[in-house]
Amino acid sequence: MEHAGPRGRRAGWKQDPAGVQADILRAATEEFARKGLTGARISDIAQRTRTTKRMIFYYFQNKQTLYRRVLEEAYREVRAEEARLNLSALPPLEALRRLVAFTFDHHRRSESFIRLVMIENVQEARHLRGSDLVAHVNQSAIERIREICARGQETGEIRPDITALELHWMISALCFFNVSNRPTFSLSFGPDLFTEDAQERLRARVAEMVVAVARGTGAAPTP
Amino acid sequence: MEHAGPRGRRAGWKQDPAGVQADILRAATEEFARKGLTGARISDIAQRTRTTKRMIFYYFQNKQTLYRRVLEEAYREVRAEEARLNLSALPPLEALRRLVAFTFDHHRRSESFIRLVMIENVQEARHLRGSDLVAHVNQSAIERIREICARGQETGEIRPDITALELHWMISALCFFNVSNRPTFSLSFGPDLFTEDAQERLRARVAEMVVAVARGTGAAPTP
Amino acid sequence: MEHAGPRGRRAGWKQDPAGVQADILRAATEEFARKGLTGARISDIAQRTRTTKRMIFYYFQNKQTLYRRVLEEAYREVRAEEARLNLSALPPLEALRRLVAFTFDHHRRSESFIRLVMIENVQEARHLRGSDLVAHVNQSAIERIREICARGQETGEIRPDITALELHWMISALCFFNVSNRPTFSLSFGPDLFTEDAQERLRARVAEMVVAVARGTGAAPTP
Amino acid sequence: MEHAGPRGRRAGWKQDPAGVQADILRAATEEFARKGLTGARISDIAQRTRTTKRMIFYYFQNKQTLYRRVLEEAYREVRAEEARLNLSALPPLEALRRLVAFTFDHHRRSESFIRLVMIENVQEARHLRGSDLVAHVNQSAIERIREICARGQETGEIRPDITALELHWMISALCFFNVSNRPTFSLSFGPDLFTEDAQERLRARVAEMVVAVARGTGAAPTP
DNA sequence: CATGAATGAGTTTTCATTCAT
DNA sequence: CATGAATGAAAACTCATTCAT
Repeated sequence: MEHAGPRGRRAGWKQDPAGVQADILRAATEEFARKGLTGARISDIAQRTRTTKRMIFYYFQNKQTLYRRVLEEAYREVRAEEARLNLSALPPLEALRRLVAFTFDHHRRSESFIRLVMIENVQEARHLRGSDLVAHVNQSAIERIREICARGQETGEIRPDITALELHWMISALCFFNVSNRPTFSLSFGPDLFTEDAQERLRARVAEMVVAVARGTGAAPTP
Repeated sequence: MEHAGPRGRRAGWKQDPAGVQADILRAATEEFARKGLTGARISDIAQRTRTTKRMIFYYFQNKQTLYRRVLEEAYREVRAEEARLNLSALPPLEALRRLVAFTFDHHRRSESFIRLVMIENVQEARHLRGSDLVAHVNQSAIERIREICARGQETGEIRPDITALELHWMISALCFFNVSNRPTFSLSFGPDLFTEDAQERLRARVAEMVVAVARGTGAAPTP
Repeated sequence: MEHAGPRGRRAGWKQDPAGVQADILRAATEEFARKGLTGARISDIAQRTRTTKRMIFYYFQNKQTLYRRVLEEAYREVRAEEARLNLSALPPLEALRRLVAFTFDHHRRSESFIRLVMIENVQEARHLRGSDLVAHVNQSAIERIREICARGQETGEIRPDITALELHWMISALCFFNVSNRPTFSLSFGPDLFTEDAQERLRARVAEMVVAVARGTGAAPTP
Repeated sequence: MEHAGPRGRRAGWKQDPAGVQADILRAATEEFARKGLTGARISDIAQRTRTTKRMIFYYFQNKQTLYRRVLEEAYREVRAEEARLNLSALPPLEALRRLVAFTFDHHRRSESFIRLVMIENVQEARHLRGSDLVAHVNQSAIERIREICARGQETGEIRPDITALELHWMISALCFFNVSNRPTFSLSFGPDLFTEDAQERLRARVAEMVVAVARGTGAAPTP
């Protein structure tokens, strides 16, 4: 590839704006996810790139805009992956179980995304406010559950006094925390809960819990 | 503003080292909790203070040390509050319910602490590693549950195939997420889940879930 | 914004070199007149244009050259307008009155030009030095007055101890300042002097002053 | 002075905040007056100083603030100088003559000030708008003339249909232009009008003109 | 013990300009 | 002839930290 044409262009990247931009976004995602908005250094991002610091400003204007784009891209990706999930064919509780399992695994695979969300939360979601992407992603997530609930409540498999939002909150909490708080958690209690076996076990437990609360057959609610 | 002209020191504070230090720690906690280690600015901390930037270095050497002191202080406070909880007098499941309710409320009241823990997680618990305070706090937390489990498993009220660590993980996840991810969550789904009523409802649900999974009477575990 | 994504070129302009150049000059004049040589930004000029930054360099080599072209164009325009003035038919003092009135109005209409001259003065006329256009414009201006003076001094209507240069200096000062210093002047004293009525009044006053000093019948010169 | 104390402090400047600030202001005035806000370079200012670039930001926060302070200081100085002028003891027309002569000379001596005002005018007085100093300086200028007018109109020496503001406008125009437009003017017409002799002559002419227009004995106003 | 003054070493950002078809 | 992509060099500004009583 060194000699791509008669005049020997440099490295096969030049004149590929989209490629360069994607390259920058990838590097920026890593850096921001690891160090946060203020902690990340544009020059460090540049070094993880096939381009220069200057090009980052060329394509993304400034640090904040780049950060925003990284956030948006992360959400977009998550949405794309989640879209593949097809639950409507399964019976309600089974669908719920699948959803939990999927979310659990998916969050584990999306550490950068989880970290970016954490960082946004520390900053009180300041940078997400402008974007309407978030709404989209999350709306589709809630819609999926709503559909399951509707079916389950129709057949009586799911209790009537629970909402899709509540279920989403529970699933999110358990699957998110598992990734987000792993560092402090395993510092306190050792790595036992994060082995592959333990994680599978946890995933089953989470599914069990969510299904239990959805059915309403657990402990009688505190009066 | 670095240089602010001849400074009119507020009277009545001079020569109160302990007071000044406490004042700095309070201001630093707010700033670090809101902006993270790199995001917080020493000069901003100084401005929330009755002293100057210089004094921060005088008493705390440097930013990292100050941050570590803030972390430690936060953990110390949490431990102090949790120590008040007395569960051994209650029957196991009742104790569990109380513990969940307490944790849920306590986390809500300790936003700064939650945020500092998030920040530490983003940084892979780097600054907590040195400190033995974490161990203390968490060890006592786990101990409490272990005691409940032991009693409950003795009587059969709690299933044998669940560990205190798992229960702690679940309780933590649900109560922590409720505070930590509130900004992005309410941005996505509106503030409905965070009204006083909704929160009480969630607290009950969480207790229910945890008790259900502890008893093992929920859905049959996925085989 | 340096990079603005795939650019949707407006149709109907392509391949009209003269039109594009004129467009650039127009935009550049506005920008330079408002911000000065260093204050103006090539990218801002480009944005006020139907072309791109690149084309500015293509047609004008660099910023300085563009600035010089703007200056020259401005002078050329002024000269064209002034050429229409025909004073030799009027009696000397009447001609002077007409000249003042014309200059007063003309300067008011030529704000960009006035501002460019100010900018040149701040820069000690650095960019005008090379150009011979200035000489042309000003030479013809002075020539006009010289002719009036000659006639007036012949008949005794204009005192002998005054030069065309002095009269030009006076007329210029009053008419130039009226436009150049309007921002600070009206900031200090309000807009009263710049209403249409007040300006007409001022124009009359200026004519009166200039005629008075030309005749030499004013106050006795300080001995 | 190399050894000012037993420990030999560096150069006799340190620990003299007011001195350092004054030093910076002086250097900044020169640079801004010569190159404008955007043309001036903080590092060039620093080099004309006994301190460093860093100290400029320490004391003045940023370029704009420094520029504003320079403007304010320039106005303050002008005000201080003008305050020394005492005209109320002279008969009205004599006072007017003195005022013109003073203004003419004063403007010549205050080139930096004149240039800063020009620069502000190019920028449409944007930076002066915030400051209330301008109002003060100019108000006192107008007050002085108003007092002369009142006395002159009382005795009939000054015509009733002229205002202090108009007179101020005329005096300013002629004295300001003399300094502000010298570069382009002498480029066009040579340096003849700016020799010491010619300037004295011009000063007399200006006084004459202003007095003439004030008395109203010049040419009859165009009907 | 306490503190006002000062600062080195980055970091982001800007700007006119050139490369390469 | 015309143009989209790229860029080096310098500018403004920031930040934790130390100097020097």
